[in-house]
Amino acid sequence: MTKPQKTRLTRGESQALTRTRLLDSAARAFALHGFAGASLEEIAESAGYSRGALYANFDGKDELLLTLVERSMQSQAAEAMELTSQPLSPADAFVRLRKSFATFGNSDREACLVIAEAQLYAIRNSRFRERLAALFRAQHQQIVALVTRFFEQLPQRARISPRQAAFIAVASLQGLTLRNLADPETFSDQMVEDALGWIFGALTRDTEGE
Amino acid sequence: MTKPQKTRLTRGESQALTRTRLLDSAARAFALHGFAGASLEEIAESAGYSRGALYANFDGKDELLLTLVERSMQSQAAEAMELTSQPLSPADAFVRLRKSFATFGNSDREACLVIAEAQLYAIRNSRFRERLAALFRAQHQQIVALVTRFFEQLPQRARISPRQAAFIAVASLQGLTLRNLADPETFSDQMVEDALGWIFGALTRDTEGE
DNA sequence: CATTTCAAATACAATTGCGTATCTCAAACG
DNA sequence: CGTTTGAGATACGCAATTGTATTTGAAATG
Repeated sequence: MTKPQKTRLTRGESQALTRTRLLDSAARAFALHGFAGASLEEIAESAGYSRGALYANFDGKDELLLTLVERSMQSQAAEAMELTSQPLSPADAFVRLRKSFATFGNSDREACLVIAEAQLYAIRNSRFRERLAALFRAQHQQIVALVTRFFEQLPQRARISPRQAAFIAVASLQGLTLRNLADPETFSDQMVEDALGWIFGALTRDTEGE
Repeated sequence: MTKPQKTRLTRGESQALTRTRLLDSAARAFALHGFAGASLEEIAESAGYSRGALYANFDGKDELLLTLVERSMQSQAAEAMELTSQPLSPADAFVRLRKSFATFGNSDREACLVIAEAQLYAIRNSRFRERLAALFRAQHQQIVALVTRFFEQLPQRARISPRQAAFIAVASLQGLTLRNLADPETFSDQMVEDALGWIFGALTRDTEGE
């Protein structure tokens, strides 16, 4: 064992810990009460701290939300990278890619809601919008790269650009997921999965092969 | 002239007027500050009334939002009905249908945002969710009917069910529009239009004709 | 024209959340 | 081991909303 028990925490470690705890708590609160509806008090207390800890670690609610979105995107990117890192067999890659996308929406309901909250907030706050847009662009680039690589595996050249394909896939997935969350009875998980499957199928089917 | 000038308003007329004024104001406020962020005070004052008028006409914020969504959907339905009422020539119908859908997202930015707010709120409030879901189901039925009629015009039978097609079209449109609003630089109006065009194309192209 | 009714205004009481300013105590440091 | 530092707690004042309770004035009514 290199580092068995850590009873004493260094300052940096301690602070990093409280940051993650606060972020986790914030994610839960934002998903539960919405961005505007969540109080800093509740976030801090639910994480086991006081509001002072929040102000010591983040400049305010906006900063908190933005950091949260960034963290989500990073973990999603890591997951995606894991897929593309392996030598992707043309047929298998498709299944994985689709599954990976499905994961985005379903697995992390919290992250999905947080991102939606951030989007709506960004629409009405130009300063926040700029900052969120930067994150979105980075994510978009990564997905475009992924799709590009995938398209190169196809027997015929795709008729749609990777940019458009990425846009359609990601945006549609979000729309489908939102409706599913808002009315699971009518828009069941199965319907979302089928819809996602159809979209991916249509995207890859749409080649120059006439 | 049957009714030239109405200086004196009957009670019912007057109340109906204030109701619509309050609803208009609420739509603006919700789009501008979000559902949670908008204050009843501002809504009422911006409409030229006091908070008392709000409480006299609606049971509360929830009621206000729900009524707003219902109104939006009704006007959208009316618009859609106008399309389908005319004897739709197979080719022309497609263009119109697509245009009608594009209108949903772009023309009424306010309505789009209000519905998104309602969805997010519904996700965290089970009582509200039930009520909103009822509205969504009604809307979905109408769109399914529209798509069904349209599919019957196609030369070959569509491989996808009208339900799925309607789900995909509406949900995707919402996702595309949200991203467009949140980052118009990266996801331009043109991209949304192209994406929507591609989706509609793929939906109608996906027939049993092999 | 007197009376009733009710939409809308006003007044009131209470809660909640935010940001800052100050304090505290343990970890870093010499 | 005494001193410094800064993460986090506590305290304070301020502002914004909400729901209700009460009042008012103009339509409706006879």
